[in-house]
Amino acid sequence: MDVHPKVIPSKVSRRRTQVERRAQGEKALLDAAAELFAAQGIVQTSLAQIGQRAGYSRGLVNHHFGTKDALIDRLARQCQEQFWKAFAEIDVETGLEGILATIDTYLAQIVSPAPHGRAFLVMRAAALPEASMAPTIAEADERTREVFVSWIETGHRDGSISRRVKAEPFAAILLGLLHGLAAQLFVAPDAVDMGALRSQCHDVVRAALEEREPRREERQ
Amino acid sequence: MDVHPKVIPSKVSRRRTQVERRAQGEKALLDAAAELFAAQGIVQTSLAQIGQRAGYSRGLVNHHFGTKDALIDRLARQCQEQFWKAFAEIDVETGLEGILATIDTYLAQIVSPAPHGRAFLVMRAAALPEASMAPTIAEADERTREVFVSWIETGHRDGSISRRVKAEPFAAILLGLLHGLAAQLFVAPDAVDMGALRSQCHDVVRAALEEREPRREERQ
DNA sequence: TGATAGTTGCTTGACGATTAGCAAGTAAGT
DNA sequence: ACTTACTTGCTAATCGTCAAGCAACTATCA
Repeated sequence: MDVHPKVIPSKVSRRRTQVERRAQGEKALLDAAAELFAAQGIVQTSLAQIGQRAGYSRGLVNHHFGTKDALIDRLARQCQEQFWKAFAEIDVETGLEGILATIDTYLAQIVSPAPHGRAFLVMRAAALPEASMAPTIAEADERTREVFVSWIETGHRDGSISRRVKAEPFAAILLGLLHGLAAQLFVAPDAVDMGALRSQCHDVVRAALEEREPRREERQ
Repeated sequence: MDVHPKVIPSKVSRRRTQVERRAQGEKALLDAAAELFAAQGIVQTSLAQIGQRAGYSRGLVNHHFGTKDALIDRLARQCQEQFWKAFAEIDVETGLEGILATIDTYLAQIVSPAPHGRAFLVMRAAALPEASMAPTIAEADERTREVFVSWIETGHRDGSISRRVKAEPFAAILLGLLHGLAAQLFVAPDAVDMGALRSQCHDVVRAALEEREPRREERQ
């Protein structure tokens, strides 16, 4: 694993204030951690690697964040913010369009060259059996489900989403679908065609959400 | 974490053959590993803990499997077999019913008291950034998607599934949905109601798969 | 403006704890 | 007796954490 500093931050350029120094160091550490976590996992990444990659020493993580767990928690929240920021910029007419746009936004974050999306996936996966991370991740899930719930209720009001659709369980299904898809893409990026996936995804969600005509024959 | 042996295998009972001894030891180790992985994760579980939990010594894992990675790979395949065995027992009429039954079977494995389902989830999650496990997991995903593909094609033939549904991308979506749902249940078992989830899951899949009447009005 | 003392960011050395793997030994089955 | 299952002592390596020290920045005063 390449652990060397990608770009040496402009530390040599000019006289910086203390707040600038601190902010630059902290950002460099978080970026380095995101890249390394995304590439090789959390436990496989040592604090020394993070410091080196960021262009600093091994001790800086402890100086800034205290412990490794604190860094992880901080980074998880920051990565999650990226998602919400992107979600918040969605501007569409109907609830159904909101859901579809959110799906696209999520997938775009995952395949983005910026490591934050994938780093969040890795941290989310690592949280499964780890008590220390579970609360943060559970809270993130909760908030993301609420985004979906809100779109569904909007759709109920504007008529783009059938009232038969129950908001909470459907939000859980949708979030699960996205996380699960992302996980498959992660371990085997070429196993499924991204374009077909996105289009089929839209079809499925549309079919599930839109008002349906009563079917001619009812199966058993 | 409680690491003590759950049930001492009947080693004292009777004179066993060598093959019985080997099989018992191996099974005890794999069971212990599954329980510990499911409860506290892979890297957090040491070989010594596995041996102790199985009622043996620290060194037995190395003796039987050589390395920790070999044990993990072996266990991942075994857990995956549990899923496929359960899938293979599904006996229904139509392709659509096959899909729905597969969903129920999957969810049942996850909430089962036996640790293999959750252990597989944990191993799958750990494989995200880990090159050594990714191929095994990617292969497992591939085979599971094929189960879905096969049901979808059955449904195409018997008319229970619309021909508009493309098998491969839909299989990926379905697998993602299940894995993602399971992951949510893992970190926050009480966040969503299991019954409502299952029922909504069926609704979504039904809506996506069944032939639809042409809608009265087409939205933009 | 320029020197100096104080504050804060950052580095380095060291410690304690943990762990996977192996080699040599013991016990159980044939 | 002899093979095979299993145990135990050992080693080398890794890593998180912290205390002490060094370097960069800031404020004060001449």
